[in-house]
Amino acid sequence: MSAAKATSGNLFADDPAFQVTAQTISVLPPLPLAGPYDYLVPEGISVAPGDFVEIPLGRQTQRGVVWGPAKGDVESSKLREIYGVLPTEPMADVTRRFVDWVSAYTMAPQGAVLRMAMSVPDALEAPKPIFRFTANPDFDSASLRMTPPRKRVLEFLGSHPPMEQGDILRETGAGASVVKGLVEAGAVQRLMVTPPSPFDLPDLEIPRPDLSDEQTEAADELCARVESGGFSCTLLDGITGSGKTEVYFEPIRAALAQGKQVVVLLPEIALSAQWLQRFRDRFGVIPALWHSEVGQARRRDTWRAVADGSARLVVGARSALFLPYHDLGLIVVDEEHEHAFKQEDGVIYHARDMAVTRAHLGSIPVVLASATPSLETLANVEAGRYQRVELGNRHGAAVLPSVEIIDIRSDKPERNRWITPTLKKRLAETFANGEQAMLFLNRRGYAPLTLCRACGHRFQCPNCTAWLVEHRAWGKLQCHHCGYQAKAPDACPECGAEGKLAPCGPGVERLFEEAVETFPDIKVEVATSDNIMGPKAAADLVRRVHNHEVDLLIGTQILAKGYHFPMLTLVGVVDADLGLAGGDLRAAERSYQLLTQVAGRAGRGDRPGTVILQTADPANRVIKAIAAGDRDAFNEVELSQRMTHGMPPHGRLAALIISGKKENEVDEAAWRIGRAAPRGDGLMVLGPAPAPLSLLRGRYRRRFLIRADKAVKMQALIHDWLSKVKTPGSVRVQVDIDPYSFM
DNA sequence: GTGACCAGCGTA
DNA sequence: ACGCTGGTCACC
Repeated sequence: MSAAKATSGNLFADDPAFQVTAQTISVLPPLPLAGPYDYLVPEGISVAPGDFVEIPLGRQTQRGVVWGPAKGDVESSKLREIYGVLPTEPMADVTRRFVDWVSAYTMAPQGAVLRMAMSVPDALEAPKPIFRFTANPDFDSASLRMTPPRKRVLEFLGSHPPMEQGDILRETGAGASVVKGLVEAGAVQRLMVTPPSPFDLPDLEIPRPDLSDEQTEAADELCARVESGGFSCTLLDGITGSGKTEVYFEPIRAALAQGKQVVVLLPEIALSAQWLQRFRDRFGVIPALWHSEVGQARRRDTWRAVADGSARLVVGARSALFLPYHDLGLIVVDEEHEHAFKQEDGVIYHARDMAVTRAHLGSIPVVLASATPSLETLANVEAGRYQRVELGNRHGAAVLPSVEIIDIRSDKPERNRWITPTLKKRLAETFANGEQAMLFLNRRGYAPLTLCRACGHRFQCPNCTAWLVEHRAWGKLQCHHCGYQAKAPDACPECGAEGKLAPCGPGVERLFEEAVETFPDIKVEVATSDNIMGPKAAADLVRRVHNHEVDLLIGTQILAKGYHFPMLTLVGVVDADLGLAGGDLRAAERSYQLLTQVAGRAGRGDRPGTVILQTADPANRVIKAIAAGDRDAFNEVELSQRMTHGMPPHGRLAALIISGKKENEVDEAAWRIGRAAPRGDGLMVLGPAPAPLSLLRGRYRRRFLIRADKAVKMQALIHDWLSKVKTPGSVRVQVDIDPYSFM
């Protein structure tokens, strides 16, 4: 129906008396509009909240969700009619309330949040039907000209349930025209069936594996939460290697046994091949996967299967939280402390926190699992809002690794070398014992900075305030913030001097070079996000390490993820101070978590492990806490420091990021926003300040940081504030509630 | 998100 | 003068 027809079709369009009778509704399209738009419902169509509908919007046709009754904020003469209702399972009430809640919390438009919940436009089409064929029992075969292939097909169909054409052809060797001819003659009936779900039901009969007493107790407690129903949030707090996964498998099984769906959120889904295998061992099926690498067709099928409830088990990245679950019964957030759960662009949200809300709205339990829980979660446990289940022992014979500190100021590596003599010796011993080692350095590429020794020129990204990182393997300089790439030059672009360009500092590639020179006879491999892309590459790496095709593994933080290598007994942290600089709020916490997780890779089998931290600051409390294995002491100090500064989890933080392509416009807008900044008790506004990456992806950026007491209604405050200032469309103002990144 | 509209300017 | 590109805005 055209736009003109929709409005002028009503002869009484000008008469208000005739307009109140038409049904009006509000529809939310998955677009960053201010809110839902009002529409008319044509006679003969009935809609309910949650229905997916097709609507005219401007010159185009859009899809949206019926959000409720009309708001009435737009003249009724401007309203247009919806085109119709889509043949899809309506969006559950709890999903819509979740979208509203996330929108209100993050201050992102409702439509922007809805877009995450309807990220697969194809899924709204009616599924393509499939056809099966069966013999017609009432058919009088005397009237059919019989041929040998026809006979084979009829006999086959007579003794089998309805089949798809492909199967019939394969079984009987007949051609497609034979089946077609039989259908036309009436001897065979064609049945239209809705396609079966591509996801098998989990096998709940597989017996529980042997769990330790401690694991059993924890699993039973979590199962009890599932069985009693209702909202609960439990921290599954278990040291690395304590078998948390096996424990939370049990409440998952309990929720599945109730006929409910379960979602497990993982920070790096693409790299969890090992985890999936454990899942398959326990439940007999591979769960429905949801992450950025899942292809178009699979996405569509998964979205539908989640909506109709046939996908019972979903494992995914943070976006899996926004799938349209039919009947969700449990959420598990694994590695809950991971910062990868914080989405930093578009709608800015923390998937762990949103998971807790989603569970609350759905009155279901949520389990947060970690060996190094975030301070926020620990504070919630402390306050009694979350419950805690602890695992204090490593599974089986494994014990926690011992930690040694090397002061690189006294135990110096050679010039342009990064492995200290002590670490070198320990590596040699490890290889001599036939064991494996890992060197951890959280820096991709060859060197983080390249400079000209003749003129001092440093290679900088044209779009960002950042150095270009040399990737010698590709002969390129790369920006790690925007992806800008340039060919690595031979001469300095500034002074023209040749052969004077010097790499400064180590990256994993350079460390690899050093390792190969130092230990020519061992097999060294590098693992970073540059070469381990996707689940297949990760599974491959895991296999090679298991088969001992690798003696020394060098890598970045992707190695901190829950890998289990029994023969890995030595972990060397090349620069333990790396994450401690920068001085942002969570630098110490993040560093503690990362180093603890890395350390946790050592000694997971029956041979004890050793972790060596190379540092220039052995007195640092993060380093000391890891060496002492004293998590509680570290957290206590960290929490008390946050308390004195009113920082999370004791106070609340939000950030405003003002960005645009023209620096003067951004400055002007930031200045005006700053002039309207709110003041008050328990409130502090810092800024405008150039963001640490003041130029990012070609946009200039300024930041405000708002710190407030817990009682302050942060969103309302920011809303009032921004409504007082008008900014040009060319300048973007983003709100980041509970910021993690200070870049 | 997409299409419409307008400004700016490079080319005819 | 024309037309292309890029930025800005409305869409119920």
